[in-house]
Amino acid sequence: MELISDSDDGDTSEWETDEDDGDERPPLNPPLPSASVAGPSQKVSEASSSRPDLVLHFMAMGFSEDMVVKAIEENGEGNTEAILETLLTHSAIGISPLKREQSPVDCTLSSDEDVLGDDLSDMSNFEYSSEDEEYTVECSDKDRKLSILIDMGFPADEASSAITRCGPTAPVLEIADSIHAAQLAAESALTEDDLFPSWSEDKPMASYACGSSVKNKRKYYEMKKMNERGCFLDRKKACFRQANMGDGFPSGSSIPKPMIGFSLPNQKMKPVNRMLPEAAIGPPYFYYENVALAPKGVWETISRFLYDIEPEFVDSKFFCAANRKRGYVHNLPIQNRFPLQPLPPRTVQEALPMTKKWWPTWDHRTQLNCLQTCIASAKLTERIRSALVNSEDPPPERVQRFVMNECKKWNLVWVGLHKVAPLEPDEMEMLLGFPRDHTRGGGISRTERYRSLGNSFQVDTVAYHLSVLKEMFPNGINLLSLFSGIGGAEVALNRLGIHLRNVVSVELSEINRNIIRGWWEQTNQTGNLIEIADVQHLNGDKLEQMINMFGGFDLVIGGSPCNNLAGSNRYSRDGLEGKESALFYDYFRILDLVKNIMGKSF
DNA sequence: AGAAGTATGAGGGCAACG
DNA sequence: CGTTGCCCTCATACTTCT
Repeated sequence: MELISDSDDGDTSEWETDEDDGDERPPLNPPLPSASVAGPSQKVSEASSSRPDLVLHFMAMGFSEDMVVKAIEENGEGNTEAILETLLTHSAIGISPLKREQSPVDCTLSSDEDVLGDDLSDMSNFEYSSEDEEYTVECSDKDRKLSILIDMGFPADEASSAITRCGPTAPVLEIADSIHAAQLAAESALTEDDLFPSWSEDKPMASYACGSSVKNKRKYYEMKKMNERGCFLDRKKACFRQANMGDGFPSGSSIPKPMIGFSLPNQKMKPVNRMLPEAAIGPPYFYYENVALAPKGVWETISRFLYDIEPEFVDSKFFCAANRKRGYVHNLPIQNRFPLQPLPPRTVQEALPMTKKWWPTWDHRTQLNCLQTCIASAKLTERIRSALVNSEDPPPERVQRFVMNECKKWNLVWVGLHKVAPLEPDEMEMLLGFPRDHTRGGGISRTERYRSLGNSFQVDTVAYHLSVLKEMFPNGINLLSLFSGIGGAEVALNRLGIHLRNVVSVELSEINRNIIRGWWEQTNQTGNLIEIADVQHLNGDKLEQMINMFGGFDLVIGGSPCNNLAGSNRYSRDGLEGKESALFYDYFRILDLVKNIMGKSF
């Protein structure tokens, strides 16, 4: 709710100019009073008092009120697909693109004269105790074998398929042989399709050109028209339509398993030679993130909007001790990546050594599940304790099942005899790759800490992908960070040693903005940090102003709200059109604006 | 009023079956 | 290829406490 609320939560809009790099200087025009001109979001909320939700739904997609009302009258309220079809058909005749609207600018700017902090000083926050005690934990046979094979240096994807090929009972050495054999056999024949069959089978790009079917003709027409006009609204509608028709990507597009992305650190994987569509190529580079297990069709839509780039699905369990299945769409190079040092521990027992002593032999977990925004109740941990106290030492099967189910569901760890507990916020910070106490203090409540951390990037994972920027931008980068949260992107870049010259950070939550600002000041940044509260207030004029000021953005990064995509949401898992998750379209809108502005003048 | 505590499954992937 | 069972999921709504 806070994500969408349009209150400007008391921004003291002021420019704090300061001496800095010298070449770039912020403009000194004072911000406009918030109430002077209505921004787009205000327009919608005004209408909400007099218009039903359905009308607003389509208005939010960019259709005019008149058109929407007419379309609903034609098709009836129940048939949203038909309504959309009508709107699209009518709009294909031609409507004016979205008007740029002047909106209030709520930003503060600061800089710091201190010398750029030594990266090592930041590293001191990442002392992982690496006690090399033997701790054998049993996990599922396949996982265990997979882990061994990965440690032996085999690519995870090949190892996984070899295990399947040889059967679950095959010894590891036999599986290793099988991988060798497969590698030899495929030496010259392995293609990208073999690695990611579900996303490349249908050749979506090629299908535009050969309009053999009616659908394809329509698609071709839309693509052509889109290219001619090249405006946001057209692309949005075209993408939406294609995704809904489900004929671009395979209907049952599945996520690659194991979820390893295009590469993992310290693994010799078959290099993926991806070809980016022309429209996808920067500048700027961009990087978009969201939950991998979104409702059906969501990633197809996201991919279509983001210039038909195939998402990179990665589970952060390959980077840290917790699962975090996420999809990333980006136009970064994927060769010569390197991981952050030191490498974080990959098991719970290493990451939280104090739990080792109390970990029962029948709890086979070596990693945690996804870190979320809420924790288990004290009542539950007490029920677990009570059940164990009243059982014999190895508890009966039934009790074990109960305890394990709850432990997995709530990510409980063992902190005493028969005692489980949820993770502490600082433990989550560590697992996610943030400096200790990153979210602590400054008036943030414990509940808010959990919420902010649960919504965050896993820093090591993102940093691995962003690492390619380091040698490309030895003098640092200008960053546009949308939905910044607690600054996962900023922290990742900083830990990579990539200088942040100018950072425009857009984040609605004042609490999170305070966290970023605190981190910024604490790490002795020498660049400029500009904070903007509402992404919907960021319009073309403002972007153009900033781009002219900075000389363009080098990276546009962000993970839009997942509220309506996440499986944990029992109430409003409405997909990309959901109240909060629809802000994805603002990510695209802004990215596309930046591309267009930079394309014109750079 | 804000923070903390608590209860609340559906949806979809996957593998093992027949 | 349909069925079944198992598993996991960047959360929300409501109540209680301070």
